Amino acid sequence: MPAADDDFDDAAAGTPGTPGTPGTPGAPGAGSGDHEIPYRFDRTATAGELHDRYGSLAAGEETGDEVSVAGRVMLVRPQGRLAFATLRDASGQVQLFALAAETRGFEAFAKLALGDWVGASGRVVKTRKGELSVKVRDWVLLAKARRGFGDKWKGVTDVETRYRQREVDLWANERTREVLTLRSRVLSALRHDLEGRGFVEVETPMLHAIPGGAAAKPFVTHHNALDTDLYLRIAPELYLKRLVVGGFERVFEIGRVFRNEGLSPRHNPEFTMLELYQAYADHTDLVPLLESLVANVARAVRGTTRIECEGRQVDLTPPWRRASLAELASEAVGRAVDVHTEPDELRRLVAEAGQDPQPDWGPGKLLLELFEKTAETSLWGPIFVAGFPAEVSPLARRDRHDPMLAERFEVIVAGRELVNGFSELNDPDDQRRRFEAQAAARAAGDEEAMMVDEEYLRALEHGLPPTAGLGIGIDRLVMLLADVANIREVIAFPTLRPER
RNA sequence: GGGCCGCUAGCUCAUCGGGUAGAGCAGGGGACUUUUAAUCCCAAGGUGCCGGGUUCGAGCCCCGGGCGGCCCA
Repeated sequence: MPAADDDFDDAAAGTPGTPGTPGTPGAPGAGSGDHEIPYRFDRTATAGELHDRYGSLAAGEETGDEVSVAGRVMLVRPQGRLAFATLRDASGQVQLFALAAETRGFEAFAKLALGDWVGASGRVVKTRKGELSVKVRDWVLLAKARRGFGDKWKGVTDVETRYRQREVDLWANERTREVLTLRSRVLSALRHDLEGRGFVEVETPMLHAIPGGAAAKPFVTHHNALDTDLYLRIAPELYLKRLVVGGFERVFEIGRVFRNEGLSPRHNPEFTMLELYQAYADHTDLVPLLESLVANVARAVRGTTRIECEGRQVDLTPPWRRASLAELASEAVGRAVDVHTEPDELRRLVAEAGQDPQPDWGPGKLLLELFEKTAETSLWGPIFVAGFPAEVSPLARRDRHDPMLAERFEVIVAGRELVNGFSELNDPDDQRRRFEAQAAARAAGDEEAMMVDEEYLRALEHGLPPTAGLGIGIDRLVMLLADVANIREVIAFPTLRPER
């Protein structure tokens, strides 16, 4: 959308056309060749409104009610001295019914092409066959479709075309619009719910001097005036906790994060995260909060907490199952293991599970790998998996009973990791040690390990109260609620290799 | 990064033991006064993803590359 003052500049320069008079020719000599296309159109009804208001008309019944509708021509059925067209707008479809004797510019109307945009006005009628229609008296072309869109019956099914030319996919496949609309409703429901709980929505930087808050490879960019490399954020976490240090007791952010990793049906390099932080709370407070948040969203967009995903039931009705990572791993390997198991033994089990254990992996990393390679793949959820090792949770507070563990959980729903939550590490000294361990791993070749963030450490030294925080993958949540298997289906313009 | 699969008209798809391609829809022209993917007639539409190779001849076989999908890492 252009800035508002650009609009005024255009108007001052003498924009042709008069608002409110469809079909008014533009100023001659403009040279644009589009002088017959009006600059605006006064619509008085949408297709959906017409069906609501006039759906009960009897076949053949004609009203005297005059309406103006606008939309895209999806089908045309010329019939000699009369013609029918199916018009689609954002609310649905309605038929246009034109007669040579009554419709101005009938010849041209009968030659409308699929995809053309038109505005039409006339009386609301129902045809003999019972189809609700606008009996067209006047109409105007609002845009010509110069490129054909897909097969009128099969639409466009080529996935590459669907993702690269989403505008084509949207008119050809109604489902695409439904999914993207559902995404909007999910975001709206989440905001509504969180605001009702006293959370304040904030925005934090996307350009980071040090990428933090997650284990991921960042995208690098460069700021010319500062002559400094900056990273697209991999998580908003550290900034959000700094806001808590500053006194925001309940904050959340919904925004894009960027991770420089491969593409898959579950990964897009840019995706949307919801992160929230609540002061004076620990990870146990997040459990009912999350259950209720997700259940409420499901009710808002699906009307129920029992949904189907990939042909299987997913019951989001709280409470959800809770289990510890160690017990799930133990169950999977058939013997008791936890972070205190002999590292050599863990190493052997990891290798047995088909993963090559690296020499610098401690017991925590080994246990996590063991879990991921054995138990995790068979979990369907929803389930809280708690008891993550502190070694692999550098921003989470240590478990109050076992310093080898962190007070952290992940939630798996429909077989996918959906949520990560924990009691926040607020001891600046411990945080520094954790950062240093990360930096060491980084130096040893782990590109996803964190860097020491002095700014963040300084913030912690100002005092972060006990705080709990969680992050929800919004794209995956939408996938769950829309029941689609590919993350690209819930992103309007997914990342693809550029055409060449 | 590896494996498998796909790429033919604007769209959806065919064709064949290697003999330079066909349909429906869309688009163009025409007929038609209540259609519902309207119907009927006519004409047009292709560097078969790109580049090499084998062959008398390649959309098809071989090699390399591109883009996409799925699986694995």
